[in-house]
Amino acid sequence: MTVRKPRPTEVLEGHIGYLLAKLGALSSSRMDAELAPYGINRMQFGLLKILAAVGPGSQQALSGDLGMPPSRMVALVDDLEDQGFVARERSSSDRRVNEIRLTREGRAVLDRVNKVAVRWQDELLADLSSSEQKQLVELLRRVTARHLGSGTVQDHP
Amino acid sequence: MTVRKPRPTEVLEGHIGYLLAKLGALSSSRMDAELAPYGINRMQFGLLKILAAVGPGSQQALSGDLGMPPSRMVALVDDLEDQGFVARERSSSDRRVNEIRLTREGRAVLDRVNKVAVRWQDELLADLSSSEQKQLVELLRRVTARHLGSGTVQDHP
DNA sequence: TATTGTTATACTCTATAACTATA
DNA sequence: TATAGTTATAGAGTATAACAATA
Repeated sequence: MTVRKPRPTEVLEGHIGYLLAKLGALSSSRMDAELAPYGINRMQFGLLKILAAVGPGSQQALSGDLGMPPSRMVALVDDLEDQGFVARERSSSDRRVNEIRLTREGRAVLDRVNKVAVRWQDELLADLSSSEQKQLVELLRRVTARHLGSGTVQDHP
Repeated sequence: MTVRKPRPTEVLEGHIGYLLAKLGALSSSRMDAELAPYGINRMQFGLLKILAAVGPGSQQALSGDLGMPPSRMVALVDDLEDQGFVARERSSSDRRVNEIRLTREGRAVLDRVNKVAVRWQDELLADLSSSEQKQLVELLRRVTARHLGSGTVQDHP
């Protein structure tokens, strides 16, 4: 039998929390790097996706959805607006609220970055067979459903 | 057929990166909360585990293993030393290096927090059968091996 | 001159809490 | 008085780079 010198971190990989944190951090930084050329980060990507899926909404509603304080939304939306990806419109029924809606440019960039996200996901899971990929997503979904399903949505790094 | 109003974040859950980041962040903050009563955080937990697995080492070596700059190790080890979990000893062969070794107290606390970690992992995966849990760990390990196996180990949040 | 550990500095990110304008 | 959005402030966490001791 051969004896090999284990990497010291190998002892940590028995903890699924360690694996999740590592892979989550890797995926997050990689996504940000992939999205940067399009002018957005992953939080803004999520914002655009939600707008596309459920239609226009107030900043309050969006900040609730994304689990971030309203104050943090300001710069996020400012930046998207500057690039023409979303439009702020004062609601006519209640002029305190800003209705945020996706613009045509926003939808176009979303189409493009969706492809980028899928490509990165494919690369991340490249060593798994198609059915294994489905298994993994399904298992993660079930774990997520239990722990994040109905509770508060906290920030994801 | 019934129509239901989806949670807005549901549209994000198709991205495995989103799931990994969410679960990673959840697990990290939970681990920190569980470890706090024992006086350590998850990075120090990892440090103790490595020391227990591969024996004493210099701060340089440990900082390399954990993927953090040497400057960050100082406070981490200071705190562990203050609590008596590790001991710093100037190496006799090269007096620049600090040999860090686990103390008896350190080993005792490690035994205790290892149980805490296992308990939290069990809770995290409570909705999966035993074989599904094994599957999930195995799949995550394979993904990790490809992307973190030989490259630089970056900080995990 | 190069390396280990340490300290100092500066920067990024974030939540919290005022503040304004509308209601 | 209460709420949506905004701005200001302060705190945590971090990397980077300067520094001292030793090789």
